[in-house]
Amino acid sequence: MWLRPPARRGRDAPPLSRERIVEEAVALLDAEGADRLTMRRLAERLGTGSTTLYWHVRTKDDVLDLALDAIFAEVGIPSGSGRGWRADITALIGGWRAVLLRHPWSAALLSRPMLGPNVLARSEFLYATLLEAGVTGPRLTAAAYGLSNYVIGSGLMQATWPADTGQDVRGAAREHLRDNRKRYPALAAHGPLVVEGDWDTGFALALTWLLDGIQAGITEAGGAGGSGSGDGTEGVTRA
Amino acid sequence: MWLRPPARRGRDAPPLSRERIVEEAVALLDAEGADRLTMRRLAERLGTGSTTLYWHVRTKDDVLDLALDAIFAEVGIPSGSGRGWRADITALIGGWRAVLLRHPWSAALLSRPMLGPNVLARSEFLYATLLEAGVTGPRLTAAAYGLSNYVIGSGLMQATWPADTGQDVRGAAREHLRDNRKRYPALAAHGPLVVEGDWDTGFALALTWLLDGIQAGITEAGGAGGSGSGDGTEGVTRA
DNA sequence: CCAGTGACCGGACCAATGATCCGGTGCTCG
DNA sequence: CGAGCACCGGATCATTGGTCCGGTCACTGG
Repeated sequence: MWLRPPARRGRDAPPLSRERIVEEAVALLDAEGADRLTMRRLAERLGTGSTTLYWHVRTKDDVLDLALDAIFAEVGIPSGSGRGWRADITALIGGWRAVLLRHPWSAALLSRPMLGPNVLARSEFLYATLLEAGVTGPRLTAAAYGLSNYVIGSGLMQATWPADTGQDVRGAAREHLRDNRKRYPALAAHGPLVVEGDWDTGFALALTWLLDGIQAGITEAGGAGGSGSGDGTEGVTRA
Repeated sequence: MWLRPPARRGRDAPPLSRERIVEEAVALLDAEGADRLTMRRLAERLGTGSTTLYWHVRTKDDVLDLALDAIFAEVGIPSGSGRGWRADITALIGGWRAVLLRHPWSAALLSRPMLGPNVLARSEFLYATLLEAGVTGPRLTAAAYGLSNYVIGSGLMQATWPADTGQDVRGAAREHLRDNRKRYPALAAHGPLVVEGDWDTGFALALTWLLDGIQAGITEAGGAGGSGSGDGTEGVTRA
């Protein structure tokens, strides 16, 4: 998708339609979930024929790629906040996660290459911030790798077990666990589905571990060190 | 899937068929990927009619759930290795990741509830090991949460960018990044697709950060502390 | 030995879906 | 004013997940 030329437009008249399609696709996905997204349904919502969509978009996968990238525009880039790299990264990762949770259907799409401009811009910020903080070499790769994989995994898992709507599947799973508590004692007693502790705290905690590891690598290597005002936890989504 | 009774069998004669279906499904998925898995194709490979499958399995999703859980049987559980909790967890997580990479199609299925016995057994081991190491309360949740989310994210991302087969998409992405290096300078210079550094090192490094954070929480709370013989890096998959 | 019972199989079929063909329609530029 | 082009959409196709319903076949009780 992102590797093809942008579907050259005749001469002027801004696309508009393509954007409307994506916008409506996101709305539809938000409202009904990933499996209910049909080209026909989408076209119907747009008040047009289904085949018309194919003039603006090559395949359905394109719509999905576009929709997936579109939601990441919501992630704020804390550019030059002056609050230190830890705070900046925490805010970015927190916003990233918030978007994933706000659009649970995105979890199912995370396995496709994310090369949209919005995703790329945020990755760029992540790399630039780490670079500026003095993270280099294999630790840079590890930091970016660890951070992004962690958010993605978090979003994926949490979207899989929605706290609000999915009371049925969640409750059933909990019961299933209780029924087999002989086989899974630790899980039944302290498992994530059972204790119901808010995942935001867990998310923030493990994130600080990651950041601590990154920071230790910096100071150890003789960099300017931990200029992080506070531990940067203030950017994490609390909802 | 996992919440329903196990499709009561008439009297005896072990299922066998259901297992053969799953086995063949995994083989098909390994060979051709997730989108090529069709009930008809699967039936054909099994030398049977497609409708016959529905006697053993309720829906296609069941096949996917079953297949997804089946591959996790490959993850070794380092039960009672005597090498300390860090080594055990590192081995478990490393094996988990290896399976994800060995079956790249699994990435696309990670968004569905994983309640199969194999997955549950390994989660149980993770929780039990952490518990035994003295991790409790919110740090337990955070540790298990962070660890599993991290592996899942890693597997997801790496399966998305296969190093071996996907030279086309990977190369194209790299080129695309180079073309826009003005917009994404840090990414183009140090991005994961560009530097080509082995991801295993990055994976292991960020994992030790996580483990360090967990361990610090233990000693800090007055537990028996770091009994980890070595840092446990020896269990990570190198391939 | 035999009828019957129930596990198991599969051809025909259905609805939904992604995608294409090809004939319109209306706006704009010369 | 007419030609060209961006844009639209009904009809249509192939494929897919899933069901109906009639078979087959081993085994069991008499």
